Amino acid sequence: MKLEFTSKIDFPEMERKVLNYWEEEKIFYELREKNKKGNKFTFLEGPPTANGLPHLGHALTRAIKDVVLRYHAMKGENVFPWIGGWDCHGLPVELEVEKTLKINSKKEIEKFGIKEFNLKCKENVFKYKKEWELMTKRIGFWIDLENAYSTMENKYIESVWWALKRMWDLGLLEKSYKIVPYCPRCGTPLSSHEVSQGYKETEDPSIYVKFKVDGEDAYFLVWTTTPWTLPSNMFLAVGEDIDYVLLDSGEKYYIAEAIANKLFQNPKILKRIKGKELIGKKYIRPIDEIIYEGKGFFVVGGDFVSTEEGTGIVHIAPAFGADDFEIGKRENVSIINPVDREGKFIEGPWKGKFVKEADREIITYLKKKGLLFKSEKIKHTYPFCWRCNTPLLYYPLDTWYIKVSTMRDKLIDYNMKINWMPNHLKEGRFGNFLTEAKDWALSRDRYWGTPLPIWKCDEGHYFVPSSFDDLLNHCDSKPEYFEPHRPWVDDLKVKCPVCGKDMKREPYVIDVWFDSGSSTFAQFHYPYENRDNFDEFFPVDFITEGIDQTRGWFYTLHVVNGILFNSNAYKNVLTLGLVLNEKGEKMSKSKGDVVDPLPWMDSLGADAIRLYMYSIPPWRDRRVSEHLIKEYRSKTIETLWNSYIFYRNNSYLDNFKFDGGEIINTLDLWIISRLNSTIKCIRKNMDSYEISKATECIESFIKDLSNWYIRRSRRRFWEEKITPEKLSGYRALYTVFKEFTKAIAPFTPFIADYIYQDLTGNRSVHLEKYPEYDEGLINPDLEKEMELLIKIVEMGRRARQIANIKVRQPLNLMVISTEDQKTLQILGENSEIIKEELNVKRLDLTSELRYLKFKVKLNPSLAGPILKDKFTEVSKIITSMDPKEFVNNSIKIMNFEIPKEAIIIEEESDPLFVHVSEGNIHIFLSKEIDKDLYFEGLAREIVRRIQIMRKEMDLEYNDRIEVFIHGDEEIEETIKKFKDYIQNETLSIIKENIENPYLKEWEIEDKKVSIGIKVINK
RNA sequence: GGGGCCGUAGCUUAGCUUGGUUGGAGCAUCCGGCUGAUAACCGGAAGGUCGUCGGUUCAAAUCCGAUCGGCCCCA
Repeated sequence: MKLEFTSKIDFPEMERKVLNYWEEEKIFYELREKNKKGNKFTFLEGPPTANGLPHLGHALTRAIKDVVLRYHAMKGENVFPWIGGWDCHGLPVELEVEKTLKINSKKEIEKFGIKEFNLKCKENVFKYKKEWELMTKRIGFWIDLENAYSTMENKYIESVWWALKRMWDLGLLEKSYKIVPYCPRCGTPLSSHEVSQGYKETEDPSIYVKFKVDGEDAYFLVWTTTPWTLPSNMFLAVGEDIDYVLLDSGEKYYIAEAIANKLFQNPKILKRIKGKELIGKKYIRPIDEIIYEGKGFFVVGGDFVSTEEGTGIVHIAPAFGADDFEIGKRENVSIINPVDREGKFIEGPWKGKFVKEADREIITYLKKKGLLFKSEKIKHTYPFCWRCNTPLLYYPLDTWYIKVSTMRDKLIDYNMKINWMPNHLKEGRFGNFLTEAKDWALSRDRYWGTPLPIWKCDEGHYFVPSSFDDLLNHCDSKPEYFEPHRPWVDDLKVKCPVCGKDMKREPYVIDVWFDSGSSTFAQFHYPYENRDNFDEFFPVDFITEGIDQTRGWFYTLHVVNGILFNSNAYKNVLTLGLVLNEKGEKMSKSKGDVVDPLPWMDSLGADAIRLYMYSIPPWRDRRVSEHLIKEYRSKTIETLWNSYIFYRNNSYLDNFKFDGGEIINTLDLWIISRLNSTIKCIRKNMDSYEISKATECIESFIKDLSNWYIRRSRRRFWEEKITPEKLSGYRALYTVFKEFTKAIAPFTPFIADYIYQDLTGNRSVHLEKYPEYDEGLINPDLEKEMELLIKIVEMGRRARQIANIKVRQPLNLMVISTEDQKTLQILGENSEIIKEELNVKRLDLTSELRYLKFKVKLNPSLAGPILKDKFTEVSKIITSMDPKEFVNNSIKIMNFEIPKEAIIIEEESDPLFVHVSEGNIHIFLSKEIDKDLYFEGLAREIVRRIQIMRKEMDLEYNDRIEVFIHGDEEIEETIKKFKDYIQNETLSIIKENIENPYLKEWEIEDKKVSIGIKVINK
């Protein structure tokens, strides 16, 4: 890799170079090889679907995965298996294909041909694979994509089938007729975790319908938000212990008492009655368009009835609700279902209409019949299909289930072993979901998915194969081509192992979430291959995905593996927050603000985006914008870069080679201490997956390095000769950059490698061991001392600012007073630094507040009433007393107890000094500028002007010059007095005149000064 | 209707577990400084009802309760 170093750096360009280098040199594979014998750190990639484009949220996920994996790899652990994965099956893919084929129903798919359709799906799965791979590579995520698992491979499917066979053997797979959430467009039921992806706020009708009581001049008042279910009404349900009333409001209505006052003003109550007394009452169907001859149309009891909403009398249509269905079963009736599987009426006046569209007509129908009491709109959340956005129906269907509810206790148990980040998910969202774990509706009436491996013969025998071989061995003849997808599996001629008759496969595919939940073992083709690998792999050390996966992948992994292996599937799970736009809103396709990460990486650099992402606790939603990232980059990566350039320029000039020699300087020892404590801090936090806290350690070290260490060290690096102090500094800086680049390599892998290779000439920082910290080099006292020193310097600068005297103007004296002896001692040891930083000649350290004067007086309004006529006398005494005696004390004088509130102590600093205090530390800076100081100040002004001119002339640091300085008498005198100083600082020889100089006129303190410069030819 | 998270300066946020000096940073703003890291750097100022109300306590950003707002999840 050709390395280039200028203070101006094009980060994306640098990163591209590094990427190419990694690729050409196969660094990633070298690292994997190198760690093969290390302890395993197992990681499972949550498989993305590559039929959509990756966005910034995906980039975040990958950045987080990468920093953790790289960290463990650098610690020498064998990150395993370190392969990617692709989620290939499912409705999303089918939908895409339907779109491209411009078809929109199952009928059309079957007309097109299942085989052709599935071939199209297979093609479509990897539509954006290239984009995904590119993004993955560009963000610097090291993962083996060549050997990624994919859920549609034969081997993968065989493992999934194995899992289903296990569940079959355990008696956990069962088929039953149930009311299921159902998408009429996709023509398939959905599982609870799919349904939970699709709740949306929506507006629905909210109507109150009158049900005429049979043989009584009264109505039951009933509320519903699904008018289309009314033609299927069979019962009304009441709560047995709920109080109801019959009221008169022109017409007579039965209604729950609790509701009566809400719906009616001053209702005229005719009688009160318990729910159970209503049970059995018959009523007349409000809508009798659907022919039904059987039993029904009377009031039943239901414990689910509440008076929270509605009327306390619930409309029951057993075809379209889980509670309703149970009542139908209890009353042993056959169901009225006039709706087909596309969600359309097949009989009655609304024949051919989609149910939701029939709502309005049904309301009109009721109105005409005089049965509509009230019609409103209501805003509430309702489930929609998570992929095609069609409102779901609750629909009676035969479906295959996994009896998860029977495993609940075990699953809750295994959850206790998982380290959730953030922790509240464990008992909170995830834990709650487990305690009410529903049976898993597994079967889908679709095409592109893992086929359900259950065959059935006419005798009612079932066959679930234990492997592909097992299946093929039960076939009449072996097919020429075998693939475990539809339609190939359906074409097999399977014979019943019990009776020998022809078998037919149950015509379903399974929920895709079962695929991804199986990835722990299916990625290895377990148990057919790699049994050892799996045993070592499981349970997974670490997984991380978006928080939306709590009920998705995290859940299905937990359930599938919990059932199969009686264990938690993962030990540590890190959930990630959403990526929000600059306004703090969720980015969305509809808003059109979904960010393609590639252009950002090409303008800001991947390192910057990564580190920014790491700086916020992973599970928090994060606002992201180019502006925010740029801002963050300048404080971190750019500062680090500038620091390195500084070291590099200077050490090259001096031809410094690291020799491992001694580090002597306090400042150097300090930065080495900070280096070690920073490494300690990063390690500690990374070991507990506290990425943002580790990032904070990095930030603060960069700040210390640049803003204190390098600034403080500049002067000694400019010494012309190689002094021991300078050498010590180079050694320190070399060590810092060498170790720190290693420490940040998992975070910002590009710049870390770039600097590291330049510094050491080694192959790659990523092949190095993660730095250890040396407790012996960490000096907490020293770090505290330096903090104090920085504080003092800042106070000094504040004092100068107040006095309006620039730092370039030397001053004679600064006094620091504090009662803390330790502080004084530390400051004494570092007085040179303080003096230099603040440009003062002398530093006085004292425990006396010598330069602070106090004025003590009485507060007349408080002291007056106590002292009365003795006021003047006492006042005189007080003023002459030592102010120290008043601090926080009341005082007794002449038998008067004077409360401290009545004493005013005013600070009055010496007019010759500026006083600044913080806590118990006071500093006093002398404002006096005598002639000598004044001339010295002028000298420094002159030096600065010459330096600027050198810079303008583009001189090398060590070029020597001749210079003349012309000005008034004071300038002449300054030059006389400070000739050596000026000459040394600017590498010049002062002359009276020079021919053809680079000339400039300056104004210094209202004086005109002309300066001319010429390089001395070498 | 239920559960969870979040609310600290214009913005990004630390502190909350375990109550205790004057609630820390960074960016932006204004002012100043520095000038051999220079399209860089340093300092200062201003900016906070710690969402609101109540409680516990000598003491609350921190603990408790309620409430408002935002987000997520469930029904």
